[in-house]
Amino acid sequence: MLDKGLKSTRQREAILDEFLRVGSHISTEELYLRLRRKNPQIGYATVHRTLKLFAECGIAEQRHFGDGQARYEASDLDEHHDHLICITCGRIVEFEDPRIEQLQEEVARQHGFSIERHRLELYGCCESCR
Amino acid sequence: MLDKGLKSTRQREAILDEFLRVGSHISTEELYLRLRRKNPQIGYATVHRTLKLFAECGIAEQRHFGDGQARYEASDLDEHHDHLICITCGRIVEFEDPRIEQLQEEVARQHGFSIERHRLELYGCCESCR
DNA sequence: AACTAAATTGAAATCCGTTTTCAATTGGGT
DNA sequence: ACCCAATTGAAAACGGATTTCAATTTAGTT
Repeated sequence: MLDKGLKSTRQREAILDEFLRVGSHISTEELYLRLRRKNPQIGYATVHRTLKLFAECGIAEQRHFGDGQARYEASDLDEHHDHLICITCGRIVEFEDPRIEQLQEEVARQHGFSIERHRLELYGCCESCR
Repeated sequence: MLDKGLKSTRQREAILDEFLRVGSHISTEELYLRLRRKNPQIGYATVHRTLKLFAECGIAEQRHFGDGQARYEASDLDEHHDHLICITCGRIVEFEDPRIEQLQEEVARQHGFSIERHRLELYGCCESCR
């Protein structure tokens, strides 16, 4: 079992394995299709539930980039990052800028908010698409 | 007609009217229910289509705050703004910070991106919820 | 005012990703 | 080997967004 009351199953091994191999920003559908190649017996519901499970365990994080489907990425325990998304080819680049983070804190404080989490996404055109 | 080939109808008048009255961050469902009180004949599909139309015309902007449904706000032609969202009471506060915007440009440039638009949302707890 | 073509409407159907149901299977402690 | 709770997967349900299509309405024309 992974941690608490969770059983280790063939499916979970395979899903974790493939998820870590692919890396990031994968949708449930995509991961499901990939897994199917080698594990034709695996069900969509299981992939879906397992990804949610990963998110709850802190192994993965769920994201939404506006195309209507959830995407998951391996969570980078200490590092936080934001995203640059190319609206032409769909490429997703991660970045991190402490100066922006600090300004966010400042703005929140000014409005009496304490920040729990945030989302910053820059949509535009990448170099090779211009 | 509003602009280009668009006809002026009772429904559109009513929808625009109520939309502007409410102001911001309203979902299709909410607007539909409000409209129904005075205009029982109006259909959900029409509200949906009209809001999309407004978004295309630049009258409104569509947003997603992670609760699964689209929200619309009157677009503030010259001003851009971001959002602070209270995860406890759902209150939404708008803000704008040119320093953050500028840093975003800088980050994008470093990665060879040109920014088309962006999304910045700070999720946390507002003053009265603490 | 009547006529017409094209746009619009609304009820219902459909779409599509997500989530749940439930009977069958499986993991792992005894 | 046994048992019970967790897990699986096919199929159904769900929920918001979107489309369909016949009926209605708008706006330009006579």
